[in-house]
Amino acid sequence: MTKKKSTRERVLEAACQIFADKGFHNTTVADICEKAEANIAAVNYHFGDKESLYDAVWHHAFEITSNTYPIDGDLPENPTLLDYLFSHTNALTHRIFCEEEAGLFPKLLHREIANPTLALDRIMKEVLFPQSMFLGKKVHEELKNHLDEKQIRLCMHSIIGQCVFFNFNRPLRERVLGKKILNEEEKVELARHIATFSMGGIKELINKNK
Amino acid sequence: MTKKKSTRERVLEAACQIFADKGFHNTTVADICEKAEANIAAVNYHFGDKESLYDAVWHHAFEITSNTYPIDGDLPENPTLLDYLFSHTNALTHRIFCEEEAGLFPKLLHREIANPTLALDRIMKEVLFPQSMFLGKKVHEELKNHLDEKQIRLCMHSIIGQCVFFNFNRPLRERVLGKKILNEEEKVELARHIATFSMGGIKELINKNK
Amino acid sequence: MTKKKSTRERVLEAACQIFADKGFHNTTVADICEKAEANIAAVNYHFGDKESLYDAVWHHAFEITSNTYPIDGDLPENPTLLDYLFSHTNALTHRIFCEEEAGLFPKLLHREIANPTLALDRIMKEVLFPQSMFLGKKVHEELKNHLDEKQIRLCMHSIIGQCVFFNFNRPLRERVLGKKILNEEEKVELARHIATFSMGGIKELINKNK
Amino acid sequence: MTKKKSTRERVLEAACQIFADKGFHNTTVADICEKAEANIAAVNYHFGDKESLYDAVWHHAFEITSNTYPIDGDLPENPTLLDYLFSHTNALTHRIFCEEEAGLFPKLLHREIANPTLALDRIMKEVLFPQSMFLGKKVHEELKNHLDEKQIRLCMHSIIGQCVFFNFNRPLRERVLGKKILNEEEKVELARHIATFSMGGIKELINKNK
DNA sequence: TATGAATGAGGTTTCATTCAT
DNA sequence: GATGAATGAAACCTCATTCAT
Repeated sequence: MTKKKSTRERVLEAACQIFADKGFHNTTVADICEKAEANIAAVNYHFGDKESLYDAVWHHAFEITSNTYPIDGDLPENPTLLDYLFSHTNALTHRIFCEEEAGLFPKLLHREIANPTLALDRIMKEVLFPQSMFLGKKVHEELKNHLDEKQIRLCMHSIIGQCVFFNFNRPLRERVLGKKILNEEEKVELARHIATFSMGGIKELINKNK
Repeated sequence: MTKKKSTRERVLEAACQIFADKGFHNTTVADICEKAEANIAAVNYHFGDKESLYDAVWHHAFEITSNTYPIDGDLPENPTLLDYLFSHTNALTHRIFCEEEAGLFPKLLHREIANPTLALDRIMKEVLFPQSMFLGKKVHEELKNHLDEKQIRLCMHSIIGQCVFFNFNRPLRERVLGKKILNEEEKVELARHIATFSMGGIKELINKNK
Repeated sequence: MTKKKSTRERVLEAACQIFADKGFHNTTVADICEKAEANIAAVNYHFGDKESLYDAVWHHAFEITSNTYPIDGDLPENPTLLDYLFSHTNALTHRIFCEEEAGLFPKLLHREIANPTLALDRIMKEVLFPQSMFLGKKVHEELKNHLDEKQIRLCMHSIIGQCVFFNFNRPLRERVLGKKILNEEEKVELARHIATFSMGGIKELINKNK
Repeated sequence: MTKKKSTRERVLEAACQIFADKGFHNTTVADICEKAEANIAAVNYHFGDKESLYDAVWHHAFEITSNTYPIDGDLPENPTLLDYLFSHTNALTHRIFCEEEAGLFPKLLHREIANPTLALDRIMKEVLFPQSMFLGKKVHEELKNHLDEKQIRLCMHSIIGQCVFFNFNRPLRERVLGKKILNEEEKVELARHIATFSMGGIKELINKNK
C-alpha cells in the first residue's frame, strides 16, 4: 500500500528534478507545481518563496546523495593514498552517473556553479569544502615530505578536475553519444583509471623534485 | 584620440561581457543596451533578436580568443607529445585566466554548457571538436602502440579535465580567494604542472599494461 | 439584483464586442481588459493567449447567434422553395441587423473574411458550409430538373450575395444614413424582398432554358 | 529598353499590392520598402507618412481600374435597362477577377470597408457614389412607373449585392477552390447571369404590384 | 534627392507572488 | 492545510517615424 505523499513532499521532489534539469532561473514555479500535481500557490504556501524552496532542494539532494554514496564508502583498514584516491573518485563517479534521485545533486551543483545564486556560499561551506578535506588531509600527510605546498595544491586540483569533468561535460557527452547509462563495472573502471593516472602524476612530480 | 565606437560595436561588446557574466537567460536586452549606452531597440535593429545577438557574440568571442591564444601557439620543430600537451594546456590556461576580452570565451562556454541553448550544437561542431582534435591526434599517434582505444580516450579525458577545471571552478575559487589576477609566469606554471602530471599518468598506464 | 459576472465572462464579452468592432489585429489586449475592467494579464490567465481568446469569442458568438436566430427558424410543414428562401434570408437579416450580442457574429465574420486569421478555415468548415447546405439542398432538389449544375450554383450565389451584402456594406450604409435601427417589420420586409426577387430570377432562368 | 522606375513609383506600386493583400494595419512600412527595393525612409520622404501613402495608393488604384474597365464600357446605342445592367455588372466582374494591377482596387475596397480608415469617406464620395449613380439613374427612370421608391432601392441592393459578393467572398472561394483564374468567356458569363437573374427579379416585383 | 542608423511608444506574454476563501 | 483567481512588474519584440548626413 503506497501512502500518497504530502503536497510538500511532492513539490520538493518535483522541484529537485526540474531545478537539476534546468537550473534555478529557467525553472518556473508553475512547472514545479504542475509536475507535483499541486496548486500554483503551493510553493509559496509551503516554502515561502521560490528561493527558499531552492534551499530546501539543496538540503534534500545532498542528504540523499551523501547517504547513498558516502565519500569514504569503501576504505579498507589502514588505507593507502591510492585507497583514498579510489574511494573518493569512486564515490564521485557513482554520484555523477547515477540515474536516480541520488544523481540530482551533481546536476544541481553544475548549474549552481555556472549561475550562482546566494545558495552557493552556503553550499561551499557546508558541503564542498568538508568533502574536499577528506582527500586533502590524506594527500597532504603523504606528500608533505616530497612536494611543496603549491605542488600539493596543484595535485589536488588535477585529481578533482578529472572527477568533476564527468559532471561538467555531461551536456556535451550526451549530445555526442546520446544518454548512455553506465553499469556498475563501468563506473568503477572510470574511478580506477583516475586513481591510477593520478598516482602516476604524483610519482612524476616527486621524481622531478629529486 | 579615441574614435567613438559604432552602436553596433558597443552593443556587441556589452553583450559579450554581460552574457559571459550572467548567461543567456539571465541577461536582459535592457541590461545590454544600458551598458552600451544605446536605445533599447538597438539589439533588434542591429541583430534581429536576442538570440541572433547571442550568436554574434559567440563568433566575436571565439575570434578574439583563438587569435590571441592559438591552441598551437608555441610548438617547436618536431614537437614531442609533451610539447603538444604543454602547448594545448598553456593556451587554455591563458584563455581562462585572461582578464581582457579574450577571456570571455571560456566564460561564455561555461554558462552555455550548464544551460545549453540552440547555440551549443553549433559551437561543439565548429569550435570544441576541432580544438580537441589538435591534441587528440598527436596523443593517439604516440600512444596507440602502448594503450588500447579506451585507455587513450580516458587519458584525453584526464588531460582536458584538468585544464577546463580552472574554468569550471572559477566561481568557487573567486569566492574563496577573491578575484586573483595571475601573472604570465603563474599561467605558464599551471600549464607546465598539468603537462608534467599528465605525462606521469600516461607512463603509469603504460607500465601497468606490461 | 444583478450578480457580478466573472472576470472570464467579462473578458469574453468585451473581447467579442471589440473584435467585432475592430478585427483581430486592430484590437489590443489592453483594450479588452480595460473594457472588461480586468487586469492586463487576465487574457493570458484565462485564455492562454490572444489567439485562443479569439477562438473562444467565435464559439461564443456563434452559439448565441444560432440559438437566437436559427437558420431553419420558421419553416412551415411541407415547405416550398419559397419557404426555404424566406426562412434562410429572414434569419440572416435578423442576425445582421441585430443590435444585441446576437448581432456580433456577422460583424466578426465580415472582419475575419477581409483579414483572415487561422480561425477562418475552422469557421468555414464548422459554420459557413453547414449553413449554406440548409438552403443548398432544397434548391438543388427543386431545380435539378430545370437548370444545370452551374446555373444552380450561380443561383445560390445570387441569393446569398443579396443577403450578406447587408453585412458587408454596413460601414457604407452607416456612413450615409447614420446608425439606423430596423424594427421587426422592416427586417421581415427585407427578407421578403430577397425571397421574391430571387424567385423571379430563378423563374427567368428556367424560362430561358426552354 | 526599360527605364528604371523612380523610387516614388516603385514604392507606390509595391504599396498598392501589399495594401491590397493585407490591408492598411497589417502592412508595415518596412514590407513596402523592401518590396520596392527602397530605403526604409522612402515612404516618409516621398509621401509624408503611411496614411498619406495609403491615400495615394487609392488614387492610383482607382485610376487604373476605371480606365481599364470603365463602368459604361460597352453600352450600345439606345441602351435598354438590360444593357445597363450587363454593362455595369460586366465591368465589375472584370475588375474583380482581374489578376493584374487593375484588379487591386476591389481588393483594397474590401479591406477598407471591413476596416475603415479615414480614407473611406472620401472614397465613398468620389468613387462609390458616382459609380452607383450610373446604374441607379437608369433603373430609376425605367422603373419609377411600376415600383415605388423603396422597391427600387431594394432592387439596386439586390443587383449590386450579387456583383460585389464575388469580391467579398474571394477569401472563402480561394480557400475552397484554390486560386482559380477565370478566362474572358467566364467573366462575361457571370455578368450575363446576374443581369438575367436580376431582370427576372424585377419582373416578379412588377407583377406582384399589379 | 535619398539614405540608414536610431528611437520611443506600444504591443503580447511570462511569471513570482498575493489574497480571499 | 490548501486553493485558484488575480495581479503588476518586467521581459522581448515591432514599427512608424525622425535625424544627421
